[in-house]
Amino acid sequence: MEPALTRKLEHFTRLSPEDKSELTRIASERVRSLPAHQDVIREEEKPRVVNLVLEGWACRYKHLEDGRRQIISFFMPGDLCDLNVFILKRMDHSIGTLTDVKIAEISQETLEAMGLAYPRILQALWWDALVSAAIQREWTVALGQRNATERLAHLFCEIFCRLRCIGLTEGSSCPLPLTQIELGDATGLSFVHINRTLQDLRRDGLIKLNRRRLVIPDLEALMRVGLFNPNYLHLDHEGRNIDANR
Amino acid sequence: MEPALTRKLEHFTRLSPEDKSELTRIASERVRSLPAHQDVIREEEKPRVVNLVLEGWACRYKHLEDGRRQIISFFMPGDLCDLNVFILKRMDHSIGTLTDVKIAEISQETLEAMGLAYPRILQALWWDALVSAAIQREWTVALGQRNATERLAHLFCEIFCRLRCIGLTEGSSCPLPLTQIELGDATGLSFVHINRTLQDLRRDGLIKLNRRRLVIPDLEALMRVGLFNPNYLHLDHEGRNIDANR
DNA sequence: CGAGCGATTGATCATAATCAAGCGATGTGG
DNA sequence: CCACATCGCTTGATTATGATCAATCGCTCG
Repeated sequence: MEPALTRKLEHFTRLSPEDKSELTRIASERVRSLPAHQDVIREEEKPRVVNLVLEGWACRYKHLEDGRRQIISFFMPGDLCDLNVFILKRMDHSIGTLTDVKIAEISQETLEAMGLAYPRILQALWWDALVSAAIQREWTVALGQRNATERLAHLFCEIFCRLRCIGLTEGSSCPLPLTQIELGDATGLSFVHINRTLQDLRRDGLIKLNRRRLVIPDLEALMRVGLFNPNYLHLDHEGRNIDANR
Repeated sequence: MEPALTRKLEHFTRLSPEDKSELTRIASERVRSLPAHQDVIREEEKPRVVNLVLEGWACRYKHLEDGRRQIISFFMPGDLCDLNVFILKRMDHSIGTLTDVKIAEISQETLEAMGLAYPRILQALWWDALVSAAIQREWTVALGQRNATERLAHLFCEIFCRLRCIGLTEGSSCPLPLTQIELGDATGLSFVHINRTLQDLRRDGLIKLNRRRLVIPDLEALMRVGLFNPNYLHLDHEGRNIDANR
């Protein structure tokens, strides 16, 4: 099967067979397997490669001096950390795995060569980077304005949509390999309150959640509860007109 | 005087005289003047140019359906909205002015030509884009983990540091052209609570604030209160070693 | 002068945090 | 194989932070 990154980028543009085999090549070189709950790179370290998640979930996070922790974003298969990180002298946050993970390390040289030889891929990666920035903005909105129920509902909608676009949903269900503590760290809520809010969502029939699997019986309804507007994911095939012309 | 963008980018790399005159040229073509409280571009519209703020303050913001509003980031002189916005079919948020503002519109063609002819500028702009992303992440942390006092203290430290690096502070003071409502929209707090938290900060001698001017008598102290670690601004002259070699 | 805006204050309410305890499943070492 | 520890989840009681509602005040501007 094609790597998740290919599936994701095809939501933006049609890729040629050559584009696809280049992406497959990049996703199969320098692959690392990491266990759950391990850091990929830590705050203060010098970034040396771009990491591409092939399987499993990871996250960006940051600790405050007094131990409070915020998860800043989730990385799922097909996600790539900042294209140009090399430019920075050191990381201002950490990246850690949430599940067992396979990642491909991409060097600056590989990326540059690919950008020159496959401009359509480069263009698609910029689209992906802009979408990642939009997701980060949406998290700002969620943490600033939404209450607990809305935040969880919104997060579940986002996760479901992102997984669906890389083909990892099955019907109305998707994996959700997060503990309630991790959900709390991502939404800025205590795990106790997460627990109670999840019960509310379950009681209202908006979600089912057990054994690391999330079922959303009525996505439209959950979207309404979370005031979720998917436009920020820019998945409306906007670039499908940019044809791969062969 | 050099445009703010030039001053900012020189925190990353040394620019040659040619680089600087190119930046000055770009900042003086297609300049628009806008009054306070007007939209530069609205959600759903198609982005056509990159906006560079020359003078005044603007912000990104987003409204929820029910009227709640979150300010997502501030634009000050020298700030540039996403380099590659052209790629997106429509905006997922709005940009509006906070004060009277002068902005330069930069076309995709101008940017591309500049990137080819002045690679050092392009590199510096990518650094700037990475810093903007880091600021956005830090806002996520602030809204998720910090209490009201910490959020305001942190925001003031960030604003002060950003203004200082473009030469817009005077000693321990800087402009702060924001109403308490706007501070609330940025920090996810009600304006009533902003008012009370400001009084706390004033009472503790951490800030003075009136007539749109902020004084920070002891920046170190305010940083401690806001758990502010400036590393995310990547201002430690990291690229000064990248010489302009003439 | 009156309108409107921004700042301020007081009173009350709501959301979510914190503290504490217990439960069930899993895994491990004696 | 059992005892025990750990982890994730759950529940109850209490507390705290910040929201909301309402009113007032000073200032600027038309």
